Amino acid sequence: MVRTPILNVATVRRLKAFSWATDRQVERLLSHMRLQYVEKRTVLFNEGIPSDSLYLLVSGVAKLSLRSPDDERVLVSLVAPGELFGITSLMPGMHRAFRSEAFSDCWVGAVRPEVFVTTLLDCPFAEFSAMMEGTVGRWFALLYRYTRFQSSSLRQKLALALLELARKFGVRDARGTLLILQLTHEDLADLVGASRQKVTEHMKELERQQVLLRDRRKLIVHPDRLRETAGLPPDEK
Amino acid sequence: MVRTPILNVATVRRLKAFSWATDRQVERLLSHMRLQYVEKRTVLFNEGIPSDSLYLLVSGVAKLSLRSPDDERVLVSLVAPGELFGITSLMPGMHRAFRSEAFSDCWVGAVRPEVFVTTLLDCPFAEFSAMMEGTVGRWFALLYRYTRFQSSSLRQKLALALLELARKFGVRDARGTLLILQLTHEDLADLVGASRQKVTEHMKELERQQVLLRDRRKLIVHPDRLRETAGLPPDEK
DNA sequence: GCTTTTTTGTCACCTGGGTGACACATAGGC
DNA sequence: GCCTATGTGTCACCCAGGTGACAAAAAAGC
Repeated sequence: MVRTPILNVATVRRLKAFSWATDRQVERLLSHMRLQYVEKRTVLFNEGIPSDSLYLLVSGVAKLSLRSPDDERVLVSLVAPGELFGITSLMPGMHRAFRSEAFSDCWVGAVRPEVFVTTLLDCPFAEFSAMMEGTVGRWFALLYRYTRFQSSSLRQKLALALLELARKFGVRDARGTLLILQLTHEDLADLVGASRQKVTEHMKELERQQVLLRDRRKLIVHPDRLRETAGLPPDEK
Repeated sequence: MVRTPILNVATVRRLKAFSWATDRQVERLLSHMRLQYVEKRTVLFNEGIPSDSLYLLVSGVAKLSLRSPDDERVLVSLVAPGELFGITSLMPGMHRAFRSEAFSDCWVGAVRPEVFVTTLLDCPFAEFSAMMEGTVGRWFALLYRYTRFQSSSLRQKLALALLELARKFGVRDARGTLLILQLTHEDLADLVGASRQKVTEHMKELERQQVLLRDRRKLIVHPDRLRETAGLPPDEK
């Protein structure tokens, strides 16, 4: 039998994530925290599901991972005791970006993100979370792209990068989504970390496959087909 | 001569980043915003310098980039009009992670992060920013690693990954930093996106070069030498 | 318009790292 | 302690993508 760890105010306040909080705040937070034991290899949450809890790793090691297009697992990060994880729950309507599972036997504390924010910061959750989206949302999107890059071919990386550009700089057009941006193959190469020559080759090929087309130096892309070549699931919107 | 754009409350509230704010808040924020014109190719801030302003891209396109070990530029992201950037300023004592320069001629608005937070969220900046560090700090560290990965050899990626592990799971030891974690080469391979075999080869090589050593299945690393093989500047602490 | 510079397209060739295969070492399970 | 499963070390071989080089096409100066 495993003994439940003691989670008292003094212990928690020693953690970097809470060092600035008052005793009262930590106390209140702990009273709302559900402590659970998670056995090695058990999945705590899967990527894609709604994100409604914030977790504190009390002991053990947790693992964040991702399923790549060719069905391999990318290990994104290992979580150390004292760290908060499941952070997508702080942004409105976000789904889990990674799968989380116990890398070793763990004790994990779960709180509702609203409780976490209102207890520690004393400001409405909705506003805090909208603010997060407007600021660190960018980091998150980048992290998303870069973790996918990890196990992708150059063609897939290009598709991923073009999708991001389409989201930011695209305007709808009879023929697809027009990128209002003059990008050279060199720029794209820098963006995906490849050589200019290979980018040229792959762009030609993507044109041949009607995934995109060019009108002078403007690109018109077809997001659905890009998602397909990037190995992403079809857009569910 | 370039005409100064009109930045009124209605315009700003149309931006996603501010859609949830009240007129009063936006008005107050704008009164504290210094608007500036930035010519194409001009550097707004460089990586490594203290982070004391938050920026709003009003028009044009900005570019975030990074200098890799072998002195190449990695294009991390392009910023679209209406987006906030320079987000490290929201975390305490952070330095710029990326260089930002104008990709085309831009109009940029700058605010002090304290003003931004207190105006929109009405909570003390110090607490907000400590909270950011404890939560999204993880994302940021990951993004940092992944962007460096972009232009690194397998050896460098391994060094980078081991450094991160040392920071999280390392304890000082007479011979270096001991990782209190049983990691197989397979785990490391998943972490850096490589094959198990090559990881074995490089780990042997790193042992031979005295960058790390093994005691049974525990790793003892030498952070300074790891930084060196990763192509990072020496630790300035 | 004509000239200069920047971008694109396409080679041939090289190399880092993936793959499969297999021997050996180590560590749990019982 | 023995047996099985899991991890490590090392091959030989292959391929995606890097490099250098150069011609053709587009843009930008003027």
